[in-house]
Amino acid sequence: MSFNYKKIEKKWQKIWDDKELFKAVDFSDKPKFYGLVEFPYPSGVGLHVGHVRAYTSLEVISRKRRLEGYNVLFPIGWDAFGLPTENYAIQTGTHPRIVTDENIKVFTSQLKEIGYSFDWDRTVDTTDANYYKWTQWIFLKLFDNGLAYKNKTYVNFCNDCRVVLANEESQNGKCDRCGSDVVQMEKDVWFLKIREYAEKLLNGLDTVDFLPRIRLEQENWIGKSTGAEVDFDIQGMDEKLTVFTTRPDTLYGVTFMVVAPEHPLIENHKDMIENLQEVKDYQEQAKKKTEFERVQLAKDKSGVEIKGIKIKNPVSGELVPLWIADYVMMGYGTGAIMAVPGHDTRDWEFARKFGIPIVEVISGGNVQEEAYTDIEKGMIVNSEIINGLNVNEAKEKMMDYLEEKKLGKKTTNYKMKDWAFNRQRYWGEPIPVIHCEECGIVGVPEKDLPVRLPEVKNYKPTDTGESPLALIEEWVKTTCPKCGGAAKRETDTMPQWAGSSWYFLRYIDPDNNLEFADMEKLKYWLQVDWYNGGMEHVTRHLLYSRFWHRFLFDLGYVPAAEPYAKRTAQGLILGADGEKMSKSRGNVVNPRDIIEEHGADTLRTYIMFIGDYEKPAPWSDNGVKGCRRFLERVWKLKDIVVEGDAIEKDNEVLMNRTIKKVTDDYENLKFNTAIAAMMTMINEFNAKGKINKKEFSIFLLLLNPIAPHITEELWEIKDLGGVLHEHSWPEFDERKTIEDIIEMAVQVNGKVRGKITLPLESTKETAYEAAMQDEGIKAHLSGKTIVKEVFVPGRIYNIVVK
RNA sequence: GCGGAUGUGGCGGAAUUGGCAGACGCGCUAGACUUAGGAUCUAGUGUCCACGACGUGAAGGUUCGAGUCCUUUCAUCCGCACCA
Repeated sequence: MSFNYKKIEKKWQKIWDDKELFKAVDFSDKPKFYGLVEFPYPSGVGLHVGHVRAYTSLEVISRKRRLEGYNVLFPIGWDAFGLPTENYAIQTGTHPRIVTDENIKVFTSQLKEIGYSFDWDRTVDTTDANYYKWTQWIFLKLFDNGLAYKNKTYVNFCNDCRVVLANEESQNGKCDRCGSDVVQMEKDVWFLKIREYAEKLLNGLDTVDFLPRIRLEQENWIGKSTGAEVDFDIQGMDEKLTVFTTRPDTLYGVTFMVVAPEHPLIENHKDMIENLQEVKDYQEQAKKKTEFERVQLAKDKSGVEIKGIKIKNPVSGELVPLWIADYVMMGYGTGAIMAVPGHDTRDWEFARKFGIPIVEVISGGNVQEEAYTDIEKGMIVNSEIINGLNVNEAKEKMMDYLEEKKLGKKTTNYKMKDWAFNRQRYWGEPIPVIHCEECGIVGVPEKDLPVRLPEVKNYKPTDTGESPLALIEEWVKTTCPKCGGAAKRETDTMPQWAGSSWYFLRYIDPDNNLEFADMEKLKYWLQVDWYNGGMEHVTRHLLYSRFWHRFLFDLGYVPAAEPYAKRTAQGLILGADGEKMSKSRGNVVNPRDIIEEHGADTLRTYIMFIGDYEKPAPWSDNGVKGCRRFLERVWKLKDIVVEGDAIEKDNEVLMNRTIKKVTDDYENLKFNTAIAAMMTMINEFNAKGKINKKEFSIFLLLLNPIAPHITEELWEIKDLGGVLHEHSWPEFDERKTIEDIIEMAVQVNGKVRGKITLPLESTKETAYEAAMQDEGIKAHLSGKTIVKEVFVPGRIYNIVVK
């Protein structure tokens, strides 16, 4: 009775493969569609159901597009550099290359057995030298254009993983990967100047169609704020102390100044500082704190007054003390602030703790009780030149005044930090530069790319935080491309974000050995029409790849400023217990098991039916069975198929509505309701006991993107003409989606008291006549007076009585 | 702390955007078929003092009419986190 999914799925996968059905054709005359899903990291544990949810959405869209006559590029590849593989190599001594190749093999077969319509000829692998050659090439372009630089900083070092972590990877002082404590280590590392692209990355958001929450997270990450840099005189010196403020309107409320512990002013003027030892102790103490401690102990403000230095308020001329405190960060703004305790909570806490005066410059609150931070209602007071203005007016006026008097200037700041572009590990792209004693840092010439990873015996990073590459002398030792003298290779490698920052470009021309991709092909395929991936990648990966793309655009290497026209994100699939799937909880579902027991079509259908695509949804084995039953019912429909090459009259509305609903719902990622509509449709046909060939073929086409194997098979069995995939997506007639005889609810005082049947285009009078035939409605009207009637044609008839 | 989102049956979730709340699926109940049922089919399934009333986290409000709009409030989740 049950359909033989194993046989059917294998059969059609082979047919598609043999016919090269999913090959994207460069320069085809058809309209193009480029659908992109985040390529997986081929880990040893294999594909999980989250991948299936992430990929099936655009799989459905891609299959639909092909039926709609598009030339579709739907590629897949491997983001294969990364720590788990390397850690495995360290443990077992197996070369990461071997591990990676094996994992890729597993992933490939798993993706293939789901029946995805990827163009397998365009697969890219970030760890392939033919690929990372171009990752290195892009890096060199960045380097040549002054966007890559090396800088000494304190970096987060994980003693366990023995790696330097990007700020983003050390959450709350714990290593993102292993959870152990992060310590601070001074290192000279590579950065990319993504900050220089902050404005472009922000503005670019206006030109693309990203989900609002994705756009918002990008904006928050960039963290633009506008304000002014104000120069404060340091008493008895020519030098000025420049601060950044978003609230120049509160300038008269400044009662002290604060510099970050790392601020150069201290070193530069230590001879003036009366309590130098105390200040130095504080600096030491601040340095020792990890970022975690600095943030965690935020509530408890600390600081030391720098005695001997007074700062002069540029507008009031008042002298105020200078403090050093670690609630001010060297990495943001100028590393120094003007403190306005009356109207800034942090400054207020600090002033309260150290007994610094609090002055009110905006009326409306009680600044002795708490900082008054409202910017809507307050009025400026005690501020000579701006008294009586509201906050916004005062800001403008003050900034104009500062600029006019050359005391400061309007400035924009960004929270986003430069991209820490380094890893002290083996399994990553070598950063293609050479250190020469004579010439400094020199880029590897293009002709010498790729800089290949050498064979090593030991993948363990060194205790000094250097990568294992540093231990391979014959690799490190090289000659300077400029002067020919002895030189050393850079031993840092790139972070995993590197390869994924441009992979969508390589799909367009994966085998090109002369360029990363041919310009004509790029012009044909770009932009990516639709990019779907996880919410967890919508800040970093999305920004980094947009940054690289925008940079390449500025250099004329790609034809579009923004890489992705549209970006969506799927929700997480949780375990049956509603918790995040994890090995330790034992709630992990392996897609392979579902395919084995129910087939790929059931897996795909269930994962699309599981719930709102964008929200998290718990796994349900019974839900899987429900979808299996649905497909079984679909299979059995073939027994009630009758002849007929047009939709039966009494099925017209049902059919047209379903076509419309499914068509729209797929486009809006509402797969769950699309499937529900198809379920409703076959329930109707089952109730009627027959479905004609035309109706059946339409149904199969609608379901095909979700369940491609069973629909192709049924098409063939019922001999519906050629093969399904050569047909076109069904069209609907808007006029036929509406019944001309409708059932309308009749309300009395807003409560439904009965239903009437009447032609769609009826008047209130007709409705009244019909309603009077209904005993139930009449009963509710008897003895009352009608005071009002609301009649909305086609919708509702409400009679208000007294 | 700031920003965002979400709260609807026993469960996952629908609701043409102000017009019959609970589509569709799961689960459950009863029946049919069967040697058997964790298969299949049929019917039912929001709650309750059931010809009625009450029901979309809670409390108010606007409206002929509110899950949908407004105000207040509670809870959960996510992002950022001393960003000046």
